[in-house]
Amino acid sequence: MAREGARSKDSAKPGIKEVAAVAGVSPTTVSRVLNNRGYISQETRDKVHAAMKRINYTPNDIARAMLNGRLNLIGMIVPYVSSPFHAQAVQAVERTLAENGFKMLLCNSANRPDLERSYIDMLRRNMVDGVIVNSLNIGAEAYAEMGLSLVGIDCDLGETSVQIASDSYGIGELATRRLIDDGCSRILCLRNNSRMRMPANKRTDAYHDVVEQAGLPALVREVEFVKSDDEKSAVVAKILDENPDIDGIFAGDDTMAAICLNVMKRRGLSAPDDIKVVGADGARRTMTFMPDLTTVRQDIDRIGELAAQSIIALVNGEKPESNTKLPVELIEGKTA
Amino acid sequence: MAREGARSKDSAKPGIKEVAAVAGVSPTTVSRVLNNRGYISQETRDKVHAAMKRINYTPNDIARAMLNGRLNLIGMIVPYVSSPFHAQAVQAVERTLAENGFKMLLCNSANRPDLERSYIDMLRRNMVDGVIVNSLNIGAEAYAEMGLSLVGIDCDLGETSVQIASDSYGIGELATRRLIDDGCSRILCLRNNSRMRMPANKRTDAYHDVVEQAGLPALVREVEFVKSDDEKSAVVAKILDENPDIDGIFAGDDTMAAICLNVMKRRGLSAPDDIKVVGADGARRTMTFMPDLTTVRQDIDRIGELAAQSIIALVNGEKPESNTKLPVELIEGKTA
DNA sequence: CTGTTAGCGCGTTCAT
DNA sequence: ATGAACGCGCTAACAG
Repeated sequence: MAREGARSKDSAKPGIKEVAAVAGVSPTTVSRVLNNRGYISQETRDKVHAAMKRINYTPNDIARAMLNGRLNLIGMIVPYVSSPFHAQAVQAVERTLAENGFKMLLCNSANRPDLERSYIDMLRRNMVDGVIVNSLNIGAEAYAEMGLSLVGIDCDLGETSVQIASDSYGIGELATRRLIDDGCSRILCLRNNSRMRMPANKRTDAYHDVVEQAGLPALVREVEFVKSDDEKSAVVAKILDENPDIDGIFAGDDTMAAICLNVMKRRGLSAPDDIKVVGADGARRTMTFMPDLTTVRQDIDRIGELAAQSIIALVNGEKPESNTKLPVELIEGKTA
Repeated sequence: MAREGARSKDSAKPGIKEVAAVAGVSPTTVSRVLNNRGYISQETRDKVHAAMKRINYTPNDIARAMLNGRLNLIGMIVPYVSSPFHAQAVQAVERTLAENGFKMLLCNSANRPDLERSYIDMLRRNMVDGVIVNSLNIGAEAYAEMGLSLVGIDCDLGETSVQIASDSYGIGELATRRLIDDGCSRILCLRNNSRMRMPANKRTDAYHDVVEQAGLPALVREVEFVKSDDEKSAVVAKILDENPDIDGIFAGDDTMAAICLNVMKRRGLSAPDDIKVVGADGARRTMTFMPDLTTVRQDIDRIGELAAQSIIALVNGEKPESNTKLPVELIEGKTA
């Protein structure tokens, strides 16, 4: 279709063949030098290395992958990298992958099932060796069918996959208890609207259990993760209007906590005096911007690191721990 | 080396060949159906499509790339995706690339020259068609030598590359003027320690010009971008100790602004009463967490979108605008 | 120690 | 309208 696909004359990237020609040996010998396979005389080795430098040769991982079926490439699917949790997780994953000679294809699904499906297709076409999923808006079977190594961060991708997550129940438990200990009697729990079986949903389960044990009424509302800040604010404002007796909020995550605090401020309400607010996640950047936020922190770096190590192990045919739950920690701020 | 590289028996991913066998045609015909090339009878076309579905065939972009020399893959290098500016930029780039059938290989350089070099090597080996650079810690020649399409976000990568940036001088100008208009007479300017020729340095140039025009003394200090929040805080604390007369701070970016505000609060100083603070960047998440921050906003989404469009144009042999400067906007908050 | 042959999955001639 | 042969860059067999 496009004419420019063809490499111009001799400006094409040199290959093993050109190196061989310059060095006066066969392509196979060059390959051997490249991979340190078999016996090669030091003399030949030097000639080849010199030739590679002379013509500025770079090996082609793509061609290699066609032979051995492995590209050392991992796909990672998140809803939005710009969300603090995902940004930090992606960074940790990429760093760990790179340290082990792997590369990352990044996908922002925007929590849209259609995009997620097309990303799955894209990843298959590009021979990724495994996928790390942090955004599940379709059936897990869609991933299982890929026949690839799978790691879910806060997602259950099925029997053969590895799952990495924080102690989600603990998050909801710590946050809710903190509010109750603080004297709250009408606690709002905000959760996103995912219908998928994600461990994160346990935050809400814990909330239910804890308020029930305390003999308090449950008040759970959903906020769509995909909406804009303004839309989320409107939802929160409406909830506060309809429930003027709310004196505590478990916001579900720190971004929602910030939005709640913003809505409150606009109506002259402050935390912790009028309403106490507890978030969740505690990403590094979030804490820089909101050092006073009371929240439950996840070890996001560790999550990313483990996810990367797990996918590498799976790709290598090893059997990593299949269901890791990381401890969480209540961070005392000034909003509760 | 590894035995598991070999595909097991027939569980291997089906290729064009298997499809051909099932459909009872030649591989060439399957290829034609796949690419809508030449004339094919509707009957054959249907048979092929049926066969593809039957054996769950997925085309191999990698093999294709070896033929036409194009993988539609773009590398993107940032210091840290977890930084708000970069997170938002990466997200915008990826979204735009995906909409045009391109994929992104993400690289976190941590501003380390050695990592940046190894990423360059990695990208070459993986046949990327172009690179978007948002982290320049080595000579631009290292990129030019790749012989690939290049787009620099706030980086000058040389003659043949495209450069996308905000009006950096305008950022420094708006911020500094805002502080002077507010009555500040001893304004601190924080900048990162990059020695590279980045447009972002013009923020400091503008600061110099504006304070000079106002007959005020200049006070510029460097803070290493790679340091931890605690280390940055210590640096800021030291600067404040040594210059107790500071009444205004142009923080360079919003993260530094947040750190300054945190240090101030710890010493009982508040903005804008004691010291006025103006940041820069105005990433979406930052504004959610710090809605009261006075800052100069860049259109980060637009930057990412333009960067993606430009690299695609370059890869396609077109000539996009080579040096785009995007307007910036002062956001009135309550810290100045 | 080194070269030759074959082929990974695919698209593109050139025939038929 | 369809098929056979060749090659992309590289490596695993199998000679020598």
